[in-house]
Amino acid sequence: MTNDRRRILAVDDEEDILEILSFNLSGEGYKVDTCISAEEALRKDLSGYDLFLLDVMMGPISGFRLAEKIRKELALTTPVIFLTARDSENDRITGFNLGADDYLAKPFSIRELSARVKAILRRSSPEQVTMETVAGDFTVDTANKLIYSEGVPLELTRKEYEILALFICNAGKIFSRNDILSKVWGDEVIVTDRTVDVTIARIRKKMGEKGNMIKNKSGYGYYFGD
Amino acid sequence: MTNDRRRILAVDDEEDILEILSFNLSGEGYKVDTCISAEEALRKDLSGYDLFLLDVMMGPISGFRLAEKIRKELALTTPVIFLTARDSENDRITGFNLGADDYLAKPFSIRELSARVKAILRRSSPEQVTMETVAGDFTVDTANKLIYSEGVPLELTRKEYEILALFICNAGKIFSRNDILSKVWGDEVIVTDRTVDVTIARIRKKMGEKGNMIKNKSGYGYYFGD
DNA sequence: CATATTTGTAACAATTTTGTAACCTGAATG
DNA sequence: CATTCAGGTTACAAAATTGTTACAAATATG
Repeated sequence: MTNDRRRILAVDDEEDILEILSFNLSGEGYKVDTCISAEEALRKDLSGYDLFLLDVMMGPISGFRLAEKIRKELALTTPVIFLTARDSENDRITGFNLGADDYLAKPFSIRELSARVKAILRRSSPEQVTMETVAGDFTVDTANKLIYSEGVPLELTRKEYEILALFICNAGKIFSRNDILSKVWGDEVIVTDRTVDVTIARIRKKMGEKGNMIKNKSGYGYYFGD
Repeated sequence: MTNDRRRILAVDDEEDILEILSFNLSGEGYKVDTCISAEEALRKDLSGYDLFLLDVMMGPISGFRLAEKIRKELALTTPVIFLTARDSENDRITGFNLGADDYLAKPFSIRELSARVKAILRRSSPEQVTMETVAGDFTVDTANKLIYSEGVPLELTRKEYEILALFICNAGKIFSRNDILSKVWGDEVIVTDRTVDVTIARIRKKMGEKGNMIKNKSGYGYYFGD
């Protein structure tokens, strides 16, 4: 997957929270660094992170102010999720002006946390300008979200593109319906697994005669191959 | 369905709640067991479940304490969803440390329930592992559910694959029909033991000349070897 | 806000897999 | 020998899985 070990920086003045964040997100495969204060965070090189988790209420420099510095002084567009106990309109407004990508009100559940993190990171995928070419004259252009079949671009919708890209980039590997749902739809969204079948039918149709390159292994799932 | 019949254990001291949970989740295709107390739950073999739904407020042993035992004493990483009427900071914190995967505040809607259950089970499923190579030019690829004979993949169905994988990974070991039924079909499914013979005949045929590598020791069972 | 696209679901059809019964073989039993 | 028993095979039916279509719901677009 696109997951090249995404890096997350969590800043909170409560040791407990930092540990919870670190433990759980590490378990999900992220590389997590923590800071006990905004000051400590500002002494680090913040350019290498893919996401910031900032507590709003912290010592002398609040999460809002820290985000402001990150955005304006450091000119980073890295996504930010604020952790906050408060839930007032004002907080929200301030947060949005600083470009908050999401809020997580404490207390939050682990599931809630990782779902949002995953969603945000997926949305803001780094999009390397890579071009991966694979079996059977299929080319995936991840930068432009295009898949070429023998040089001709397929007219795929978003979900269709993501599934086919997943398949082509992992040719031969079997994906169960759940794998696909989790990677393409994400864990927050709840849809029937038959949705996968229908979407794949649509992709196959758009692929024309090449459609049979998406194989199904009964009882296990789908995969791409000759 | 791809659902390998996920098993859920619901523990709550209210009979009504248990019935609601059981009825609705069964209807969604899950196998649901229920316990009216933590003590009762602890008397069961808890290792076979895919998810625990635990009421927080119960008799002498609370849901939190039960989860703690499950995690620490039984060393299970099975996901847990707490059912709770309370929603205070303390509850949440306690839950975190025990690795709660989610909370569901009573009263909850059926839709909410099944959405969360589904999401949790989906995310906790992936277990793509290794490649095991074994005797007589046979290779088992457990990730893609493929078995290669001299480098050429066999076209096996689910049951066929599981039986042959079992044999190859335990070459030389004799499996009675009951062993095979238990491991491949599971203990709840009831099928004739002649079904095993038929399935093995099918595997042998697909293996071609190598088919005779599945041996039978009359009166005892089948095994794999030269 | 009206219109076009995309996405999700349900229903039904087609296909594949699985289970059973019946029949066949050969060795062991008596 | 005839008989029994275990296992091999085959053909067919039942069940499960997948493919497809049509339509409703949700989103995006102008």
